[in-house]
Amino acid sequence: MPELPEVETTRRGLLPHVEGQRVSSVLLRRPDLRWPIPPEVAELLPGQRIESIRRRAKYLLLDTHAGSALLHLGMSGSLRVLPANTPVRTHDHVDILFNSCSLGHQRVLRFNDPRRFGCLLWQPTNEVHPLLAGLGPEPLSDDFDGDHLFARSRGRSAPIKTFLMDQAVVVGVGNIYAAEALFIAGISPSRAAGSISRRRYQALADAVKAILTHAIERGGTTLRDFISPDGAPGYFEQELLVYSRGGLPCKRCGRLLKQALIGQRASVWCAHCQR
DNA sequence: AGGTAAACCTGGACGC
DNA sequence: TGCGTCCAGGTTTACC
Repeated sequence: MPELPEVETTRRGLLPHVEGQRVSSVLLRRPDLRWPIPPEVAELLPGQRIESIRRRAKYLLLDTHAGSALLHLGMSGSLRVLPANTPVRTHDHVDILFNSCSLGHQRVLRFNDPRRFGCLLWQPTNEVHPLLAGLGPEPLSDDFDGDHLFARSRGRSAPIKTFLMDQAVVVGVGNIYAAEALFIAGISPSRAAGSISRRRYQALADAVKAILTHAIERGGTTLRDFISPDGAPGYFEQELLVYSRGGLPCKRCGRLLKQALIGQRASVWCAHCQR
């Protein structure tokens, strides 16, 4: 589910319902997701006001004066704001309940994650969690450009697609958008990262920014709604040029798209349009 | 250090 | 209908 556009779409969807709300209690239906949920989450969060919701890479941070809840959606996680009495479904692992509004309606921020590759951790005020320490620049910031990719890629023999998905190089790019950006930039995903010219990296950085920006505008590839129980799909899926289209005709030249594993991830590309 | 593969989980799609 | 197999949008960990 979640690459940067999906996480950012989640953040924006949560914003009006969560920011400024005061936490009344935290309910952990299981003690861990990918890692144990630290005691601070249940001990410090209640009573705190959510001052802001930030995104760093594919992580979300719920900021309070006591510290920040740090969430990652993993492969299958989702967050929704619901009426507090909404029946629990399978894999609803965590509830963060808010104080009732003036009309007495109580809402809950509910974390569902079937595969439990996600996490809920704690970042004390004025500290940077170790998971965030080694991350590369945000792809939509001015710190990310072709020169950055060019400099970081020198001497590296790994496939460009693997390199682009390395969160220490640039954050937020996962398997879908790596495939899409490489298609747009006309670069073969298996080419060694260190063998690509500065000029082509400039095209790639531009493609990454364009595809992520566009996907955010369209609400991500899969998710959209955070208040109603039936999560409507994002509107980007139908616009994918190569991802999940192995064997189908290239939308640019009509030749059949190739598919193979690169760095253990399914990869699709056009051997004619991408070199 | 960098590269590669295994590991963590569940559910859905597919073939028999 | 049931069962086995494979696959999935991520990231850490171990090992070479």
